[in-house]
Amino acid sequence: MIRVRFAPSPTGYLHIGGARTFIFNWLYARHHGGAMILRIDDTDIERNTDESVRSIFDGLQWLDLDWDEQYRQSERLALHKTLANEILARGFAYRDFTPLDAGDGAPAAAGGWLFNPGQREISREESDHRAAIGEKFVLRFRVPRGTGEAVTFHDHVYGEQSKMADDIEDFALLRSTGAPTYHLASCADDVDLHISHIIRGQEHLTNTFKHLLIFRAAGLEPPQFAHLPLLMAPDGQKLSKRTHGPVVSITTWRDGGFLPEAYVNFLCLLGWSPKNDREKMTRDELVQAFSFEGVNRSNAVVNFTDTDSFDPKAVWLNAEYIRTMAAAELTDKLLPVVQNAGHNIEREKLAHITPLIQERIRLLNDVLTVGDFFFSDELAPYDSAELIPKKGDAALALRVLEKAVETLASAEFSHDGLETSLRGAAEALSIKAGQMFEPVRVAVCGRKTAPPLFGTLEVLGREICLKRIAQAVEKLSC
RNA sequence: GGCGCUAUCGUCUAACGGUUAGGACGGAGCCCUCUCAAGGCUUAAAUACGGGUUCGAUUCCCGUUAGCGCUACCA
Repeated sequence: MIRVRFAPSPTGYLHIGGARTFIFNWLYARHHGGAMILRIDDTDIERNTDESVRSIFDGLQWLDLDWDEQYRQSERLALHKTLANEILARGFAYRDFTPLDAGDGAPAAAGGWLFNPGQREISREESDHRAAIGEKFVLRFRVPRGTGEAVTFHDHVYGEQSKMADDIEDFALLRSTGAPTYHLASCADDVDLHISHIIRGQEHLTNTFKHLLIFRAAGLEPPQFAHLPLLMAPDGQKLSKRTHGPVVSITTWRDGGFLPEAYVNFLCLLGWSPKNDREKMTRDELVQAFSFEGVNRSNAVVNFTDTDSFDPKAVWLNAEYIRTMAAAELTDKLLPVVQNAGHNIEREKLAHITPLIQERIRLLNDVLTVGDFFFSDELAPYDSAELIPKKGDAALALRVLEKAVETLASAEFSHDGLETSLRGAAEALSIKAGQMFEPVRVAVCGRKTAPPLFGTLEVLGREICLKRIAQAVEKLSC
């Protein structure tokens, strides 16, 4: 039975890298009909926040990702303690009584700290005694030294891995507060929850050797491992909220108007490939195609800039999804965006607008800029020079608009009816159709680039069109 | 510093010893066209460097360089 888990520590918002780790675990679980487990690794009491836990749930909910079991590490402290005692009893751990602040920072700088001097040698009796009288200590793993042995494992992505035990420091298992460290808690829970495959970020690749030592000391069968390449910023640095801003938080992408399906699709393409040049894939296709074989080994960069905070490929993919989705479904997605922007609009009306903008928006939020003139009665101020068509002057613009008023007053307000009338009007004025359409478009939309004219006029309706053209005529006259 | 991992167009990636090094995004150009999109076509753009192994290296080995990760009583 395949059992995988996503184990975020709730010390910050759900970020893009975490989301991708969840997705890869989820894909693997669903592909094999296994179980997806969500475990909140909240052993760092100092830095945990409820806000962070909420953001993890919010994010996963937005992405429409589900899981089968859920745990909180802080509720499983007894289990961790038991494992620590077991390891101590077997002689694979020892108490380190070095005061917390002693030599703080110095050892690491000296070039490879492995353990605090003298602590490994304290006898069991003395150790037990000092602990019994309440002296503070940190429980450390007694890494085998001088034996020349290597710790090895097979990683499903990175292949055979090996590290000399002599290069591994005596990492902590229990803090002086008695609280378990990440390494201990994670291993204890992974075994207890029968996790079959640990799929996580590559930053844990070297930690794996420590984990293997823990499993071995406790006489436990370790899970399988698959490490994922990291997500980087365009500057080559690891993505961090501090230096790269809101892009690292997935709520930013949500609020920016991404579709969850498109976003998940995009994330899957970062560090993984189906190897057949497919890019746009449904969730089922992704589940079907996913395997460790397709996972890359080098880090992937999420390409954003100061001016453009979203990866162009993600935007393109999102546009692709928007273009191909059913208009009714898109209307449902667009409605809250428009309403939240403060526009009073009926779904019914928006449904008529959707087809006009569907292939012109890349993000849901684009509806606000692309379709603005549909939403408010008054047009945003524009330069009257915009009304003047190519190879024409103000006089021509005026003639066109006056003719348009006359034409639209009686035209049949349908796409075809409008096209016939306006083309006829152009002919009557002996001008090119484009010269006729351009002033009308600007008068009605307030700018030169807009959705197709006839459909736009039709949706706007005769009354508003005539009113706006009249206003344009007025602008030109003075 | 020590240890580990990685290295193909600007970016995401394909090519598991033999290809004119492929695709996608983005860029440029052309076509279509009522503007903008969408769509179609074309185009520029990469195997980090140096040694091996081999008839033949993007691919295997070694070194260099660079980047990333770990090196906490964070995870």
